This record gives sequence, structure tokens and C-alpha cells, in this order.
Amino acid sequence: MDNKLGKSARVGIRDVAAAAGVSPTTVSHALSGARAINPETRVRVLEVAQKLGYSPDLRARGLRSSRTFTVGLLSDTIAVTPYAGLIISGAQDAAAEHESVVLALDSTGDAQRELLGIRTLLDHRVDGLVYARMSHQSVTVPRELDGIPVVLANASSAESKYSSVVPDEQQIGLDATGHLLGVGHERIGFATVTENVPAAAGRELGYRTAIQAAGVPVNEAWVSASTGDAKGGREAGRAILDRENRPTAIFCFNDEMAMGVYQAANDLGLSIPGDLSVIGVDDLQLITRALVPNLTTIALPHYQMGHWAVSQLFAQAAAEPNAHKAERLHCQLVQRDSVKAPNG
Amino acid sequence: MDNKLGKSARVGIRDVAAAAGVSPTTVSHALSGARAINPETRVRVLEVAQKLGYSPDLRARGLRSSRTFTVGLLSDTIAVTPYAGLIISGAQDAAAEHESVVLALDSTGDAQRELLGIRTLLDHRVDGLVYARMSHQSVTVPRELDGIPVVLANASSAESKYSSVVPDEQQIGLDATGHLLGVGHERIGFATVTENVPAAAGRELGYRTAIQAAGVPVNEAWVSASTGDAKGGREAGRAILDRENRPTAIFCFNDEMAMGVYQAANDLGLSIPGDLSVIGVDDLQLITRALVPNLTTIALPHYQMGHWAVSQLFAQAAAEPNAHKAERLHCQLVQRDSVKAPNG
DNA sequence: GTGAAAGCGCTAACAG
DNA sequence: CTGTTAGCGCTTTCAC
Repeated sequence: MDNKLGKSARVGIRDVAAAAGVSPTTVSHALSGARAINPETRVRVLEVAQKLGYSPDLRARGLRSSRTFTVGLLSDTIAVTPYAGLIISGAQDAAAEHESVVLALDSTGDAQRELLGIRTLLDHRVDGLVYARMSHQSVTVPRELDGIPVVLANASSAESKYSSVVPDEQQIGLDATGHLLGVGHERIGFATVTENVPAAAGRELGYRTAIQAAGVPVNEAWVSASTGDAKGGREAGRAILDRENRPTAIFCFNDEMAMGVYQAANDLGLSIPGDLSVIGVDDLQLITRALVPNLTTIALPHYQMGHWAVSQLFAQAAAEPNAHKAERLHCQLVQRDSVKAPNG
Repeated sequence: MDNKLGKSARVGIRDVAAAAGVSPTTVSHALSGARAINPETRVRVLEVAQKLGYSPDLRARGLRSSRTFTVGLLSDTIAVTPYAGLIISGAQDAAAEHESVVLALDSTGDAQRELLGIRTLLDHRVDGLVYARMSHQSVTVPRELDGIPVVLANASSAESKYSSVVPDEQQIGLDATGHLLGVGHERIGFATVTENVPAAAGRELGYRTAIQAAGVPVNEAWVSASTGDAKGGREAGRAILDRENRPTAIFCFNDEMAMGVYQAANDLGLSIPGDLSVIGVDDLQLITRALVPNLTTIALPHYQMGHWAVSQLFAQAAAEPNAHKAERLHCQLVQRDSVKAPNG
């Protein structure tokens, strides 16, 4: 009524108070539920607020109650893969459950930029921060972050004071290999990466454990390492397949390498899954659904890690801040068409 | 010195003032440069601030000066493709140039969630908002956004009051086809999508224009539409290639379809680029560098669109707010190995 | 050139 | 159950 369109002064808590005939304090509490209010007044206040189009100013609220309803998310390379989006997506959803938002920043792997990002996030007084990596690795958290709650996502740290969430790498190796074993394969290769990262070590351990548990010895000629892309998959695939006594199935470190293995198999005239079963890791839709046959894979829980990390941030704020946890998330097998029982 | 480790009270502008022997006002102006200050005091204040580890509270600053140093970025489906990351990345960098950050939220294409996101962003009093789409489309901006500056990224609107930035779709078609023509192809196919989106219309127009300009008539049997994924590419590719009089090159709507065309060619025993040249659009590294041969493509300027959009937001704030622009960004050809001169 | 006072919009502390 | 007062940390009047 009294507000002009457009540039009119924003309606604040005192406008609502005046219109409802109560004090600003009452409005505040009616809105937040922080203290008991006469149900009738409460309803009236809410109606008035609604009618006036009141929307709270989160900065002002936070300035007083020393919260910003904002959590930071600092990652390397946001840009290249869909992973980043999923971690952020999970983080956003979890933040929303606590009426917060996430301020995502990426360092592009540059220490300089990372420091700048930290400063920015700190200046914005984020309530907590998720320190994330796009591929599972071990990190050391910058000291500048000491003042605020930090949770690690897709990363682990030697320092035990941080909660962290990572994929259960060993379980991936176990389940992938187990799935292959389960449909009848006994000669199973492993195309992995040369880098010494937790993901590679964990998956390989799972692979070896599963095979040995099945009473089949590991043939070292069937394990080959290269780069973690299609080219590497091609190389590793060729190294594994281009011999007399070749495996009937290959567990690949990731979907990109699996794509390379498809190409190597194609070059050798091997058909999938007829002559060779293939299983990947990641569940990159761009690849898994594009390959013919569609790739069976194990999905990495990026969304869940993002979600878990900020949930944990809030949980820690609520409980004792020292209750840090190291979570290993289960990874789901996604069956498609690249695995079947071996021939003959 | 006087600060305990950890939970100590944050050092504020008044602490700096006390330590430097000046008033808070002077500190404020020394830091912001908003008014002339004795150079010596200025230096002293800055040094003290540095020593004490002062960092400004952006909320408080914004509360007073009614800015938040925050811009919103509202998109559909942040999650599935690497595009989102690139748009956000560009937006972040542009925001950083104005000492701001971006609050990215995705609606998952759900109107309900979008409204919620808008409300959230508004409650956080973002200084402006980028309304983005992950694939180029025409949108109508929600009325709830009326109060604040809005710029469209990878989207256009019938309403002319919004600035917008999109890829130059026609130029893509022109350049892709022109490149093929340039190396000697005369029989050029087009694998496109069935959806009626600006991207499809623009690229097709560019394709037809280029071909006609070269004096070659378009053969309608060489234009085939399907879904915009590998499967669709396979279908369109087969439709175009499985005939006597087939083209020697195919321009694909995107890299995923190009991947499908590779598969169709492979099925028909056609080699790339020997028997068939292929060109895509998007420059999805996951695909372009994985395919053998590596895919020549036209890169979509997602990073640049994100950057342009928030730059424009700030530019509009500075100049007259009505200075809206509709920008069409040039898209760069990325030559790899899937195009060569036709045989014979 | 500098400072004192006021206040951004809200909630916490202290009344009643 | 409700209101008054103070103040979050800063920048902006207004004064000198």
C-alpha cells in the first residue's frame, strides 16, 4: 500500500512491527521461533510480514548472531570434470537443509590463488569450510584455516583434527573384482594408474584381495599401469591383452581408461562383452552411456561426499567441535552391458 | 601480542585504531582510500592493520554501504556436464576482479526449487544475479527477480531489458562447415538434434549458408536429426552414411553426437579421417581427447560467458542500468585429427 | 587533514 | 508472554 514499486525502501522488521502493532523484538521471535509467542500475535505477525513482502536481511541477522549462513567450499580445478558440480551440488543441498548457502571457490591448483580464496572466504566470515579435491588425494590443510571449522571432502589429511570423507577405495576394488568373479571370470586384469594416490593403492588392494580370496593367483602380466585417461587405457589395455594367455575381464581404474580399453580391444578384434568384460569406476555418464556396449562401472559418491562434508560441518558446530570422524563412503556398482560370463 | 591463539576476539577496525593512535574513521578511510589521508598516518595504519592481522568484515561493511560483494548465479542442472563448472569459473574470476564472490545455486530444472533459490539469494542480498542455462536456450526471467540487476548467460529472453550473452551459433555452423569446405570437402553432412533450440537453428543456418556460398547444393539426405547424445549420433550417423552417395564429412551438433558418428563409421568399416572427416561442437575434453583420432571441434565459450555476464553486471551498476546489451560470443575452432582432405 | 556520532537491520540481554 | 535497550563492525554524515 504505502510502498512504491521498484526502488522503494526495503521493508524491514520494524515496518512489520509497526503494521502489526507489536515490537520489533516480537516480530523477530515470531519469525525465528526463538522464544514463545502468543499464537495469535504470531499468526498476525506472520501474515503481516507476508503481506508486506518482508524478507530478512541475512547479513544483519548474522552480524548480530555471528553467523553468516554461508559455508565455503574450496577446491582445486572446479572446471574440467563433472565431479566438481556433483560435490558442490551435494554441499548445496546439505547447506540448504541448514538454511545456508555455499560459497564455492576454486584455486585451479595454484597455491597463490588458494591463499587468496581463503582470505576471501574468511572476509565473508563463512561459518565453516569444506576443503575439497576433485580426485581423492592426501592433503595438508593450510594454516590460514585454523580459525574456523574445516571438513575434508574427497581428501584425507595426516592431521587427525579434521573430519574427512572419501570413497571406500578398497571396497571399489573388492566389488568390481567380485562382480567379475561372480559372473564366472577367473582371469581378471587390472588397468591402473602410475601415480601413487590413495585411490590406486586402495583399488589395487581390493582387487588383489578379491582374487586371492577366490583362490586364483594374480597374474602380474595382467596388471598394467599408465596415465588415467583414454590414452593410458589404450596402452594398459594393449599391454594386458596383446598376448596368448589373456584375461577375460579387465577392471579399469576409471571410466576414461575403460574407454581406452574398449579401443584396444577393438584394435585387437576383441568384442565386448563377448571376448572381454570391462568394468570402470566413476560413472561418468558422458562416457558410460556413450560407449557401446554401455559401460558397467562403480559410481564415485561425489554428491554424497559434498553432502556429508557440510552436514558434518553443522553437526560439529552443534556437538563438541572435536568430534572428528573419518568417513569412508560405500560406492555403488552400476550394472550396464559391458560384463557377462566368459566364453566357453 | 595481546591476542590469545584461537578463539580470541577478532581484531576489528577499532583495535587497529587504538594501536595506531587514530580514530576508527581514519582507519576506515586509510583502508578504503575513500578520502584523503596524511600519507604517513596512512602507511602507519596499514602496517598496524597488517601486523594485527586485521581482516575486514564484509557483512558489516555491506550492511552500512548496502552492498554484499556477492553476486548470485542461478542455473539449471549444475551437475551433469563440465559446462557448469566453466560458467561458474568464469563468473568467479570476473567477480574476483570486483572483489566479489559468487553464490551459485542450481534449480535442477525444478520451478519450485528455483523459486526457493531466488528467495535465498535475495535474502543474502546479492548485488546482482546471473541467470544461466547449461545449454543455450530461450528463457523467461522469473518476476521475483525484478528488484535486482540480472544478466542472462547462455540464454536469451524475449524481454529486452536484460543483457545476455550466448554463443554465436550461426558462426559455429559457418566456421565448422567452412573448415570442412576449406580442406576440400564438397559433400558435407549435418548430424543435428530434433529439439527446436536456438543452438540447432543457428548452427543449421550457418551450415546451409556456408554450403550455398560455396556453390554446392545441400543434399537433404545428408541432414539427419536425433537426440543430442552418442546414441543419437550413432543413429544420425548411420542414416547419413549408410547409402551409396554418402558425404565425405559430417558436421555434428556436439561432441557426444560426434562420438556416435565415430561408432557408426566404425560399424560401416569407414575410417576417420581417411574415409570420413568429423567435426564436433563443445570441446568436451573427456570426449575430444579420448576419441581416436582426437576430435576436431568448435569450443563453446562457457568460461567466457560466465565472465562476461558478471562483468556486465558490474558495468551496468556503474553506468546507466538500462544499458543492456545482447552479446554473441565468437567460438573457437580447435583443430585436432578428425579432419583431413577427402580421398581421391 | 581528522574525529565524534549516528545508524545499516537485526537479535541478545535485560527487564517487566 | 512482551517490550526496551544496547550493540554486532563497519561507513557515513556532520563537525572541527
